[in-house]
Amino acid sequence: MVILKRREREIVEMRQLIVDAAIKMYLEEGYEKLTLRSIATRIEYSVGTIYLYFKDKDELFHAMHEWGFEKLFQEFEPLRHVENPWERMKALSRVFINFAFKNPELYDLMFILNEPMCANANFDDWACGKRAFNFLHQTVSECLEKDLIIGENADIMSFLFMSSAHGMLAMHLRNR
Amino acid sequence: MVILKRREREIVEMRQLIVDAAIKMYLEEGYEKLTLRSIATRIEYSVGTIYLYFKDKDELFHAMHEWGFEKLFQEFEPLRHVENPWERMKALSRVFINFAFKNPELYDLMFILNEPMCANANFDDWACGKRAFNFLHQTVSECLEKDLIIGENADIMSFLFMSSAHGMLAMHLRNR
DNA sequence: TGCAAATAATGAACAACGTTCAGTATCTTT
DNA sequence: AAAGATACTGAACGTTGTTCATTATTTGCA
Repeated sequence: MVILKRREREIVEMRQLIVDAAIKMYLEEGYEKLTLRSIATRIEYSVGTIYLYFKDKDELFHAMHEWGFEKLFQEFEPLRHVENPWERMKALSRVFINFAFKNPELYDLMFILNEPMCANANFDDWACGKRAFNFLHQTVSECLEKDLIIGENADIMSFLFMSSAHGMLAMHLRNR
Repeated sequence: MVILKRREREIVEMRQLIVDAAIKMYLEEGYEKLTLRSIATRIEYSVGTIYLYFKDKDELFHAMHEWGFEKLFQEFEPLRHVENPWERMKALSRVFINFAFKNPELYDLMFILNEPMCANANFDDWACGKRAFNFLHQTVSECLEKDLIIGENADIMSFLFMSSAHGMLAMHLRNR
């Protein structure tokens, strides 16, 4: 039992080691330089080892995605304490936009890049971003309840907000 | 002189042949199946021949991009005759959204996919879309002039419109 | 028309990629 | 300490984009 727990922990740590290295290399040298071989070299393991912890490159990519959303969600955390939903909404926008500007490559990874992962449009792929989106959704809900914004319903309005924000950010990050 | 002209025409035709085949294959079988070899086989030439007409895969990708914008622009053409800028604006939106819904893969190619092309954020890459964007820009301008919409200036409003539209479409096409 | 010179097309070869797997090293259990 | 289980290795495979010596074709001139 204890042994099993230890091993489980080791697996988590090893996955994290790989993801951290991958993210770091992605941020440093860009997407095209990010090969399984280069990652393996970086962490001083062989190529095959990565396959012991990730089914394929897709899964690793997915884990990097999750890591990004984790980081974004962390930045949302302090906003929980903003009482006024409209103020929280504004703060949320600021945080989100700041996040994109401060970590453009990461934002790209999370919301734009789709090779090879999102190619097979996978609903689960968004599970990782759901927590962050839920936060937005709830804030929008509260705003609607208190008539601070006008709109059909929270689903649509959250979607609209997210779309516009992403649209502008995507355009900006691509210099368009 | 005449000979030269003929050759130039042949080059254009050959490029078009390659681009057409590439687009067709992309729409039929998706991005990942689109290899230079498969294209070469399709048009019954050898791999090397493609390199006589395109510097590399990037350049071919770029040409496919241009083709897509050409097609979008063609759909805008009839709207030129709509006098009322606000009506034209609405029509333009409809056409644009319809275009995205009718040709989701093509839209993806034009506005979302960035491998390997847009990776190196290239201003020229947008030259091809400029005509289409200019049409939007002018319509927005006219709307502003006649106070049909409220906003700072045409640049910003066009950008805003484009961003929101793209944002929603991108989110929708990715099932988010 | 016939024949060099120029040009177009070929496809084997290369390096790099993701992926696999038989073999080796390491750790666990008895 | 031995045997069985587990973790790791790295050569090898199939594909990819790309190159280039070689071959086929076309062109311009005698």
